[in-house]
Amino acid sequence: MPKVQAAPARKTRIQNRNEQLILDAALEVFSSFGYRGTTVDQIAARSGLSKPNLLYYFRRKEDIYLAVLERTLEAWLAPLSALDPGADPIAELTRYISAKLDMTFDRPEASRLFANEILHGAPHIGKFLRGPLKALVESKVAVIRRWMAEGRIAAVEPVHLIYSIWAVTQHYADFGVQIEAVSGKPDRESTRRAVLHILLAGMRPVR
Amino acid sequence: MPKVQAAPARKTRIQNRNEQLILDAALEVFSSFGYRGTTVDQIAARSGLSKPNLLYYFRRKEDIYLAVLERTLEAWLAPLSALDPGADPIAELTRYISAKLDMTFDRPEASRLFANEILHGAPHIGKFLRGPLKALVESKVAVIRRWMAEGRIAAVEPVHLIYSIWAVTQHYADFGVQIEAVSGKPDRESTRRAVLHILLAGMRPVR
DNA sequence: TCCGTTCTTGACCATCTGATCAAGAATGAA
DNA sequence: TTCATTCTTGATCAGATGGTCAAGAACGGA
Repeated sequence: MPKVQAAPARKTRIQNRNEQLILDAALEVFSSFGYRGTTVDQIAARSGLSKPNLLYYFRRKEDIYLAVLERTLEAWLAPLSALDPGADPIAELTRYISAKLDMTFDRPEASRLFANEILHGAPHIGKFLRGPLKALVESKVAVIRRWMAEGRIAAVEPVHLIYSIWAVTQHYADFGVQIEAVSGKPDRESTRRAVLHILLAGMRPVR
Repeated sequence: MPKVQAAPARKTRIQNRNEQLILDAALEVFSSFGYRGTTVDQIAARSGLSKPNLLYYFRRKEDIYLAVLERTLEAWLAPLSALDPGADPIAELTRYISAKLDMTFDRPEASRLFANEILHGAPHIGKFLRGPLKALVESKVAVIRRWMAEGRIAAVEPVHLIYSIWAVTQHYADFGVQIEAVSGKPDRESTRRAVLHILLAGMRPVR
């Protein structure tokens, strides 16, 4: 006899635990090998579940991928959302760059996951880029432009400033293998000092 | 009856033409889909050859990939090799950044090919990174350090300056899809102006 | 304890993909 | 023209991989 109530959608303890396991494993594997380079078996092995069991929770490989992307997106954008128009521009940019760099050092897999997705044409998050991300960037561009108009920081096309910040900070995760090969594992604080100087020294207002 | 002379290794006209076709097609496809995401059929179709014919020239998929990587490496490093210790530091860095940016705009596929390779752990060029690239960077770091010691540019850890330049310039190719989605196709000269300002304004010597 | 629901798995399947091979076609030096 | 070498291809294969299924095990509210 069918239930009268609609599908409860409440999640079992087991469900929660296993979905966690799967998504954690999936982030690890997808960020290392990319979407095509990752096999469902790999994710299953890493998560400790059997393949059919894994596919009981996520019916298709693509569903796992999308879930991982979505779960990571929010955290990834948080620092930019937090840019405060009221605060001191240089201090605020310093805070933003610093937070982004910490993110890179603490969650390099997340960075690589996005890098790979975008590198291959953003087939799964194109809509997100043209929608929410574009809107967020535009609002922050307006903030920066106002700072510039008030003469509080040097005048540069704001989008390029944002792209440069993204580029430099994420580089330490995305190209980490290269960096390690060339100059060894970078020290976080030395990196922070150098990156902040390079990106911001030119932003101080010209008196 | 076997030839007395050793394998001549001289290349036929047809050989040259077809290897060109294959490598051009392969760069296109590999840079779009990555190593694992690319199928031999795709390369064959794009180059206009049949799959068995393609495999007559390169016996394994990996051989094609390696050939493309190798062919692209040299051009990719040329600008850095050209850093002239004798010239004016700021002018020289300007020239380098500008050349790197042109490379990014003119050959984005090359940039994406490397980005993908490194993102996935540089399984094919690890030796190159730890050898020739490391050596080249170290020699240029020495040049920049001298400039700093002479007070001709601001003092920042030179490797980080180099990484920042790589990051920002290559970003316009590797993350091109994202940039286009957020702020439209970037104009080369506006980009050049902004990037040069952001990266170099802080490098001017403090009087 | 009972029993419907949720969870787990071994076996299996269809498709994709890298690679091979034998046989025929084109090429070009003598 | 001759013929050894180079080039081309249809047919085919083996292994990898995403996904299914039926049947049994574990769970948990009543």
